[in-house]
Amino acid sequence: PELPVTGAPSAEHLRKSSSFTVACPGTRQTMPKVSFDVECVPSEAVLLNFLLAKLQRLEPDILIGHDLLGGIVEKLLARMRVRGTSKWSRLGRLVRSKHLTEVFGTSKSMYARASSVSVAISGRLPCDTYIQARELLPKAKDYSLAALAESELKEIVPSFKSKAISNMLSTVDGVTELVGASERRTEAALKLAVHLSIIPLTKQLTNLSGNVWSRTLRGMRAERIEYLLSHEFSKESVSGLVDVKFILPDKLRKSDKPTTGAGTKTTSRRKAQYAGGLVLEPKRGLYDHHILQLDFNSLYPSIIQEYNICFTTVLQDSEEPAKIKLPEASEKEGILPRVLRRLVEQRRSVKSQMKSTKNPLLLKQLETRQLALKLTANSIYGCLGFENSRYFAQPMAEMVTAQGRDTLMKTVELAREKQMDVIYGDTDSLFINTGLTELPMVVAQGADLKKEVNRRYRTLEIEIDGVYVKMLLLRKKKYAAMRIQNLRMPDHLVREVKGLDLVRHDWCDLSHEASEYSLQQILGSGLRPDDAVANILDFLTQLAAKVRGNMLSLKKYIITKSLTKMPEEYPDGTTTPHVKVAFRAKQFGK
DNA sequence: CCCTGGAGCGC
DNA sequence: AGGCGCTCCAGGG
Repeated sequence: PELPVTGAPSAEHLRKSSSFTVACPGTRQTMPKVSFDVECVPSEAVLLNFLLAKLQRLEPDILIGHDLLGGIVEKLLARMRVRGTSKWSRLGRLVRSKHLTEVFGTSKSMYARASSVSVAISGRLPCDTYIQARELLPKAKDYSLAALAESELKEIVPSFKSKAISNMLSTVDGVTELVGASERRTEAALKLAVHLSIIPLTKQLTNLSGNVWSRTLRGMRAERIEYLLSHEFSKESVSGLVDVKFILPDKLRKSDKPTTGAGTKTTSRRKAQYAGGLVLEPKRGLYDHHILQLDFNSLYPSIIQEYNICFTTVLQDSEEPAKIKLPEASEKEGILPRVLRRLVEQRRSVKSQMKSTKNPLLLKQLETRQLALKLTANSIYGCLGFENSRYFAQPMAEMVTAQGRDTLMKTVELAREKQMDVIYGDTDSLFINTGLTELPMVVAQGADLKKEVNRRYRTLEIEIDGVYVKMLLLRKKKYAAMRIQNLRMPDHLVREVKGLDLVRHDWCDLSHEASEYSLQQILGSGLRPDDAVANILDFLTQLAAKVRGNMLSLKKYIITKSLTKMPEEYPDGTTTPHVKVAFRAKQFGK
């Protein structure tokens, strides 16, 4: 169906032109009436041709689906290959006369397969809700359609394991149920695409970077930044502001890549190549006076602007090209800082427009635009440190993080000079135990530090991020606190938990229950710490008795670990428990 | 006892 | 097919 690029299509949009076709080999059985049209065709070969004919009739510009690129299209191509479907290229708009076998093999590399999928649907924009959800909802733990529908759309959609599907295909009722489920899943994918504003957002991202829309839809963050910067450098050389025709930075790194001789790491993360953010040693404990949290806004983009860090400005040591120095203050603004400044200014302008409009459609468009500006600005640093990026510049990435550490350190020093008790900080934030319980005084203290810090910088900017009335600080990156959500409503508290076992999905239910009870006692009960501890001890003692008495369901003990690659790809002799379990599961044919 | 992977967080 | 920092667990020697 036609889908407006902006605005929300209704479910009717889909339903109006929606119909399902089912292949029912053998006896031609009557499908019971459901909420949509169902046509029966005699074989899979006919079904595939029916789909292609339908696609050609509809001529869709956009294909939407969950795991469209990694799953759906690939599966279709695989079946068309088996059935020898000649008009396979009608999936897209590029007419191909070659036999599918020649274009789409089964035993190709991941890259080659992805490229076959691209070719097959060329001319239509692939909107894969799985790929986009991974990019736009980084905090989600489960990217299955059913999980995303539940968390984002508050809808329950069915999902089936492949074994269940093959069973259902043998009965009329089963097929009917599957068709109904397919309709709901299809609708959920469309709603998810609309909910995440995938089409308008990727359009904005593409307009900002000047790359190809279909590539933005496939993820490819580094490529977007490559285009953004290449356009910018090209403009500069044309207008003569930079005395070079083109810039292709030398890719330099301080140390050579660790030899990949032992086991090629296909998926798991490489060891860090350079130093990153500073994490302060926490002063551990339970705080019951107001804690003030201050944050630097967009730390790394701001640092690039503040110190004018660019390929065109940093000073390279002629002896050691990997060694660079910050440019002089008199140096004119480089290209990287200027791109960032422009993105930030545009975002500020969009945000101010939002304040003066009430038109919901326009508001939605502006919201999408400001998000695209933010995502683009925030991606630039990451690409400087990304080895396969065209603009990989490890010395510059290191310079950015070094300035970040310096900025946080100096801010902590200033706060301590002001007799403030800095109890923790991570990369761009610091937490101060004010020793106060009067919100206005706490905010005044924060405002004082903020003013002093911001006076020192042109672009860098610190802000009060929040006030907590109670905080349990356990380790680096592990804490829980009661936050005053809105400084105008100081009685409304919201619990915030970072890094604790409670927020980790790999721990078992039993552990979560114990954590939940303990945290509730400490932060949420209003009890004195001693009493809370007594209750916790009591709870844990009883729990231990239940565990020892084998009185709890085995389900409560289940822990979850995932593999980041195929079990065979782990080094020889790997005896890690979860890899062992994977091998055993394979043995049992799971 | 020290070290290294591996996973899953935080930023 | 952006980055690094920091637990915490297991296993090897």
